[in-house]
Amino acid sequence: MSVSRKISESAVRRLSLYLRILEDLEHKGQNTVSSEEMSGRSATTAAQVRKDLSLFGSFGKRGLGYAVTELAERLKKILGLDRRWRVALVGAGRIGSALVEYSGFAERGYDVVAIFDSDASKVGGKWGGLCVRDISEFEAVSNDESVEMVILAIPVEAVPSVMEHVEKAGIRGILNFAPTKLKVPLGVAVKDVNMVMELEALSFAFSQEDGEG
Amino acid sequence: MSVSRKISESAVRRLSLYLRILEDLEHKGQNTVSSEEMSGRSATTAAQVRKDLSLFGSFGKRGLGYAVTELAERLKKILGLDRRWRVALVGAGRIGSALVEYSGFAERGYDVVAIFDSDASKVGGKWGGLCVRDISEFEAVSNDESVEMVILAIPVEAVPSVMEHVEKAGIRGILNFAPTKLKVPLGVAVKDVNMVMELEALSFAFSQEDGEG
DNA sequence: TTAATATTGTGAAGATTTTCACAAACCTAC
DNA sequence: GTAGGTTTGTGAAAATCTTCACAATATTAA
Repeated sequence: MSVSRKISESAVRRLSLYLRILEDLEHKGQNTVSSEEMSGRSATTAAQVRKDLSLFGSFGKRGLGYAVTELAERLKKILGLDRRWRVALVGAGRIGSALVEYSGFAERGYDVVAIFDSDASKVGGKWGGLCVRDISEFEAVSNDESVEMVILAIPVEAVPSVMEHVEKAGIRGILNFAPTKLKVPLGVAVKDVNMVMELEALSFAFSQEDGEG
Repeated sequence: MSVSRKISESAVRRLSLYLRILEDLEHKGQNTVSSEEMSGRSATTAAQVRKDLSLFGSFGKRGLGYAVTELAERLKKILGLDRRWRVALVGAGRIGSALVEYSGFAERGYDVVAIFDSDASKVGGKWGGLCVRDISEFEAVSNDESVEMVILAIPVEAVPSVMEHVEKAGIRGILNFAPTKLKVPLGVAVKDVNMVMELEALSFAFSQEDGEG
């Protein structure tokens, strides 16, 4: 069942989406679903859905479709959601605030177990039951708390010094909200979230339309 | 100078990144830059940088590289950042709060000119100098204010009713934070921002590593 | 049992994106 | 002005991703 092929980023993205769709169907009490129906609810084709799933095995029944609950379980396992993850938030600012209060993370198995900041006025404060720690304590605390991933919600200037701590602690996954490309050692996965970039893609789309005949 | 070819999403993403790099270089007083240096600061190759730029014209000088300021200007124009955009925020919750206070949008030319919510307890409140309006006023207000894009920071349940207003108002660009695929008429551009999905990509990466030899 | 219908899984074809590699163009030094 | 060193711009090749199309398999009906 181990996968040797490299799975593309867009395929993983679609798997996440399929899981969301399946959970919705499950909620509505639907037992089976076809690739056709799944494609209707995502923005893909039925063939794409089948191809994506077939990368990991053969989960459906010909003539019938996929068992909703079973496929959801499989996808959860594939996406590493059959367990909980221990996450640290670095940066107790506005974005951090929104994130730590957001129930979606916990629902999906991501538990924020520590919060860090370098601003002395924030350190010591309580946030959602957690005490904001000074970033200098990162290695010690993240070790104690078995932190596996980090959410980086800090300004660009703070990135180098924070990343030193993160590297030293051996963190291997980073969700980066700072609008800069992180330099990380091999084996560390980074996902960038950049809302300005998304807006730029929108205005690009507009500008193209307007510019053309 | 008009572009007839379709530009891929990843190419647009990279253009945004190049612009950020160029502005950083400009800030540091650097006058020219090679595709080699640009690739070092992004996560691409020099050939990719040149290819991306060549989609829109020929901006460099052989043997020398690109003029930092000039290329930045060109990219701004390509990305539709040579003007300001009028944006409405729908959903005065936590994410909306973080966004409306975030200076990055205004810096890039995106002005939040109206805020909407359906929660009566929020309507009438002041947010960053703007009065939170009831969503039922969307069409009227967004028309008055010449709103061009919408940031959707609302729960999934609220999507259908809100989208009715957005469609009727003729909005053609949506930055969607709701974890669901929007159904929009042809010609409306949507960008999804889904932080849970990004985390899932991280845990997927981990699980793959662990699962393999 | 057989026929009719539905839907998967997947090679092969097609499309798109990325990388390669090199001629063309530019700069500097002498 | 010519030689030597850089770096772009871009066809062509390679790699990757998506769509097509259909055999294989399952269900239902009679």
